[in-house]
Amino acid sequence: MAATLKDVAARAGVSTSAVSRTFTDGASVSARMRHKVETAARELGYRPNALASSLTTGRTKLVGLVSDNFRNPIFLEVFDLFTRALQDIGLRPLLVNLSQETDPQHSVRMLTQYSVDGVVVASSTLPPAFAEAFRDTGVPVVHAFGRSVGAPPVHVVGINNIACGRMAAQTLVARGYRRIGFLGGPEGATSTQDRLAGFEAKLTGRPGVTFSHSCAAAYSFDAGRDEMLRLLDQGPAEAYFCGDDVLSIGALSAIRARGLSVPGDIGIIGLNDMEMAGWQNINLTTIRQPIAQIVEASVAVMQAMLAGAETAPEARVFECEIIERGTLRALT
Amino acid sequence: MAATLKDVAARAGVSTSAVSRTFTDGASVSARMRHKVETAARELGYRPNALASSLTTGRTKLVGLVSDNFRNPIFLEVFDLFTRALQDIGLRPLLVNLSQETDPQHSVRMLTQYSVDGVVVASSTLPPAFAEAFRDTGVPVVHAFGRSVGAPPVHVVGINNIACGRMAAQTLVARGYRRIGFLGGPEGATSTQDRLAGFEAKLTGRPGVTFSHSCAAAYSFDAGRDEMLRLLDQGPAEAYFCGDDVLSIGALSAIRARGLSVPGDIGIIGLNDMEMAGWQNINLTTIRQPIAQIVEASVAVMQAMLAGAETAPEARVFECEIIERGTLRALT
DNA sequence: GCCTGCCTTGCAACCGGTTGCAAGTGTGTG
DNA sequence: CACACACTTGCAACCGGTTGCAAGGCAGGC
Repeated sequence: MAATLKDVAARAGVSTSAVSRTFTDGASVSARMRHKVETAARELGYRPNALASSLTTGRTKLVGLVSDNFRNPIFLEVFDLFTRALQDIGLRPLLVNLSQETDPQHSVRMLTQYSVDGVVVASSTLPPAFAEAFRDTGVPVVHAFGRSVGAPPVHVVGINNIACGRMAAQTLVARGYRRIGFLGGPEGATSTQDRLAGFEAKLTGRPGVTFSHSCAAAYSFDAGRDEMLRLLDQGPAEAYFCGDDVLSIGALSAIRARGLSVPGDIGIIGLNDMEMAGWQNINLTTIRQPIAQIVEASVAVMQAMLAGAETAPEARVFECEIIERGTLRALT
Repeated sequence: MAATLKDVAARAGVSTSAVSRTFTDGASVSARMRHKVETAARELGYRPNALASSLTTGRTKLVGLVSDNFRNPIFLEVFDLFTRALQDIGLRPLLVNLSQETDPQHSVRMLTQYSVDGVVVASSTLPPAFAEAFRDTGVPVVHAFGRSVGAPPVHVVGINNIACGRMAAQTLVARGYRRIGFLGGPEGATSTQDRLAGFEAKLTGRPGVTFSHSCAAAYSFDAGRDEMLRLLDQGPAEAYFCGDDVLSIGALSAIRARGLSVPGDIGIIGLNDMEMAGWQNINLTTIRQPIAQIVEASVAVMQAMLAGAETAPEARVFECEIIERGTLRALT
């Protein structure tokens, strides 16, 4: 069907090597030869077969884009940014949906069969074992939105969730809230664990402050709503730090469904600053996670690794900031 | 690095063909041979290289998943469903982000270089020229959420947007609305054009009913909000059919920002029934588009084409239904 | 005019598999 | 026991490229 290297070589009256060379930059080709080949190629509409060349070069320019967050709207933006950033540097994202996958081996196999050049894990909920399993195949791995610890198993780009927890605690205490709760995402998510840890650490020992916490089943509207309904029934706290904006919005919905008001009766602070948080009918006070920067940095790290950089896995941490809107009472 | 066919053959003491055959089903291999090969393969952790085999078989099991809708939260669900459905039948989605891409040729080239087995276009806004450009490369194409006309250029799976427009018109008229507007998505989107056409056709000629329309810049919250603010300034209609839920939610926000109420002052009906439409603090009356069915059917069509079915391009149309919530006044 | 050395080009092997063909093996039949 | 036949297996060519190596071409220096 499509023209091959041979076809072009035949039409230009040259060897296949010559054709191959004009299409790989850095190779030695005379101007005359290049011209002959290029016209022949143009006439035949020739495009080199990326898969065939990958056999010898060992590079496919395919990158696994792995995630299990397909319910949280913020990840649409994440995918948008990742696909564009990868495309911009000539990489093709092979999208892998790991929702409700517990064994990394299956996807590891798939990705090695397609000899991806690297793997980007974009998830705040996937256990570290996944990123490590990918790394063990010898391929560059960067985990975006992963846990940023001192010496991570793979390159990690994200935020300091512990610090975010502290920041949320600080904010709630400053507003004069005393009975304070944490409504987290899924218990297994490192992001939830760390946000809780920071939040709790900052609150415990504070005189007059009581702390409680519970976890929603997922980072989703319904899970947040369900969990908040449960909390309301058993006597809620004065304010909650929700593990995520979409959870917060679910919680807001639950609170209002019970006839209570925000921030009048209960205060809510989220995390992410997803687009919706700023919608005037939601108007959520939240901690902004710099998604675009995280994606950009993740892709830069991947590019460096593909270029041969052999640095030890490292955590790149971006700062978050409070976005004041209307779901916490004013500073006392 | 990874074990190859040769390694396995050597270890098992057999020819490479034998190894290849045990890994391609339908090939003739004795039980004894299969056993020998399989143990050797297991010991070496061998996985056939999908790209290398594609060279001879001509199939990569790679499918281009092409879209330009990375702002509309409903598409996160679409991607979720597509990636899972494709994975389930052994296909790998190569995600292509066509946001602000005007020339199909660029992505066509990329997809042919990676010799994808097929292309799924998932977009209600991409001009038909894109799907046609992919088809022209000779690869199976299915356009999900595309325009369903009598004899489409490629297989199309979606809804009858004209009928949806009529349905919306019918609904608004039945509620006693007389000054009625259409707030569409981007003018170039076939979905908007068709919804408008059906809507307008049903309304024109109706005694006492006046009709107006305008278009938002995109299927996005901000675009909907901006356009509604403009409409409010120049004297709004009594009710609007918005081209999409996210647009509707933007419009709702604008209306409330002006101190008006819904449905008290203005009625709104959307389209899609995205998850958020059902959130209690939004509670949008809308027309439900059966996303899951559309994705499922699209993948089925792709699978049939990959299996060799050579049917003429056809439009598969799914029914929509009104979801009554709280943004239209009651039936008169 | 000859030699040196660099640039260009083609040959052929190779990347990791697949597959048509023919040879080899074993079984059942007459 | 010879023979036909079906089933297995290996050989070797091929898929579409890349690349080390050596040969050829050319310019510059002596």
